[in-house]
Amino acid sequence: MDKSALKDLHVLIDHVGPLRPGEYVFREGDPFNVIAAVRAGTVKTSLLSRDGDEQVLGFHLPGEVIGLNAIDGERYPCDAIALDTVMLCQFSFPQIATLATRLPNLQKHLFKLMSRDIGSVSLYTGNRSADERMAAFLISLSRRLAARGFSPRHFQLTMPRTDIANYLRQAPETVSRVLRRFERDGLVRIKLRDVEIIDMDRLETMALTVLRY
Amino acid sequence: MDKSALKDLHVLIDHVGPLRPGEYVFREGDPFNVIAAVRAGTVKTSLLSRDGDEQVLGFHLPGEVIGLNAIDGERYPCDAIALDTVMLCQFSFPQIATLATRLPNLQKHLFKLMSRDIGSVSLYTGNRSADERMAAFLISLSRRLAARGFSPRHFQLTMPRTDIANYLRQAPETVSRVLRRFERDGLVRIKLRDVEIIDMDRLETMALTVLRY
DNA sequence: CGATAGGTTGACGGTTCTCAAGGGAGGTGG
DNA sequence: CCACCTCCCTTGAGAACCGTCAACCTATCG
Repeated sequence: MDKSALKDLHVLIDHVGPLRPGEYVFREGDPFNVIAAVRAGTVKTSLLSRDGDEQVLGFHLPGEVIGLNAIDGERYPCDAIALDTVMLCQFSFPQIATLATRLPNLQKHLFKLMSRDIGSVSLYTGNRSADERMAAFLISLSRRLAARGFSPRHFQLTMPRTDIANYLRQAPETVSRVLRRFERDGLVRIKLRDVEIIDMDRLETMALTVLRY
Repeated sequence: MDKSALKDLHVLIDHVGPLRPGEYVFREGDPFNVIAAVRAGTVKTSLLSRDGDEQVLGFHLPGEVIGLNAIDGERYPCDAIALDTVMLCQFSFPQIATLATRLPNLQKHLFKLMSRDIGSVSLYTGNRSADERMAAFLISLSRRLAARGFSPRHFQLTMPRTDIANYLRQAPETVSRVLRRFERDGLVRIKLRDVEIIDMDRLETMALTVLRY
């Protein structure tokens, strides 16, 4: 990527935040303009049905991009909500797409980002047990945080149990019980939202059927 | 799109088929080269775990594109298998990506295709009942077939019950029972793989919690 | 210090899975 | 043309996992 190109990219970036817990990055139905990279904090994406019940689609950590599922319909198909204090970089998608025609590497990067999203969404679709899905959830968080330089063994859950439960297709009570059992079995230590992974190997083994590696 | 561009696109197309039931379009781990549009028949994408059990990711009907989830890893992350007699158009992805830098509309089209895939994968992730998921499955097939000019009320299931069950996170026995109950309730008429939708409205209402519209 | 949201725990019940057996449909070979 | 074989589908009985309901507990914060 040459210098003038990098400069072009720079002027497209819009730094946003800090957002407070509960603030919306975008709402379902909003006209699509920008994609956003999480710089700090956690963003939850979710759908709200007519009768008010929520479906959590994902949790997005620093380094991850949201909004790519809005390109097709030209409106955001879900809500994106800050779970804690969130910092973002926003990019005008029309502008970045135009720029991508001049920068094959940028185009390739965008294709890859979207391709990865297709795959990651299908991770939890399998018919696995509550234990396996929970193990996969914890291992996935651990790995993604590690990739950004955070500790893979000790981190905070930035979301309430109800959101975890919803994401994993479980009742909040089940989440609570599974976590407590993991603790009794010496896999983790958990105090409210503080997670410490004790036996990474065993947890990864449990997660394997969901994550595949 | 101008004429010379269309010509460029044309030379990239590789017509493949007919494939017989059970033949592979690609296998997990194969190096990624091409994306493929289904022209006729149904393609199943699925993952095979180490201990041999399958996870069905999707069924792909005429007009739908497969292989987009392979861009990121440069290998196909799943198997793609013909369920009946299948005809395909294959496109060299590197070539089409290069061409897309010259054709903004083509680039936009690719972005949209991938964006749509991200959304459609997350359709069945919700924690809905066996009945709702089955209704959504039938309505989804109906609509996608209608979009290609086939009858929305009368069509063939091209896959065995085990594949439907796997896709919907159910036991094959549950699929059978739910379909039989739908029939008793006057929603559909089903004889093995022949499906006739009797009460489209009621079926769509059931599917609404999954499909959202 | 009280209020509120979030988390835990127990008892119970239901949806769905598992196991087991039986019944076609379609293909192949005699 | 029929017999047999192999999938595939269906049906029933029982069990298990997990959801629901209810109550209680615990942080956190104004």
